[in-house]
Amino acid sequence: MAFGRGFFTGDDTIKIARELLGMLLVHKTPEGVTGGMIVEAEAYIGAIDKASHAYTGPVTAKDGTVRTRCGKSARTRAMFDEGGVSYIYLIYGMHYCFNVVTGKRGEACAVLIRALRPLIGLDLMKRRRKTSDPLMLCSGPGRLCEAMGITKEQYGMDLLKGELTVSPFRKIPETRIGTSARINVDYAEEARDFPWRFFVRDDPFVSGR
DNA sequence: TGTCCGATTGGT
DNA sequence: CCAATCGGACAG
Repeated sequence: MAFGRGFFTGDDTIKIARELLGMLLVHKTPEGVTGGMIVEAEAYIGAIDKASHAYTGPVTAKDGTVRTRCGKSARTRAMFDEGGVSYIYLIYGMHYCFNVVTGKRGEACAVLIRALRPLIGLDLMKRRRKTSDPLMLCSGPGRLCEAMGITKEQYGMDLLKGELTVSPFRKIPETRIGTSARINVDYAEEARDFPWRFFVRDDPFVSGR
């Protein structure tokens, strides 16, 4: 499939998460340009996934209450948009996490980008992260946001054009893609074991456990 | 209004 | 192992 809006609005977020491996994330700011190749990502499927911030429970609750799935708060609103925009949130009051929204409007699917191989603007990344170790720049969802200057300022942005973009770069063969349960979702009941984390096998920039 | 806690990280 | 630090979710 040609790369474009249709890539992000596809109905299989698991497949999109796998295909995001090898793609390039680039952020242009007044300070400079940074970018890296995605090497680790996790899928979140709002309607059925207790680990998702967009999970609202059954559409019809036990008491007969009918829920609308159009965004439950200002924080998660972007996840309910059409695929191809950013969903960014603050975690533990100090780190931002960057997601690619996927699927159709209202589906509330997203892919958390957990690690990049840093390729563009290494000096700027090192300054922002206050380290010169390449392995400490973009290996972890909070780290990559700090290295690339991604904050809530970039919330809801179109990733096909503009200052923050995702685009094809390298094709990662299926045989090089590893799979596991997602990190730090132990609270999510049955969803804790969903094998929705994907990473490039043997890549040193994948975040540690 | 008050309390609880997280899709994390860095330092003991 | 544990603290940092803040806003969303929910109880009352």
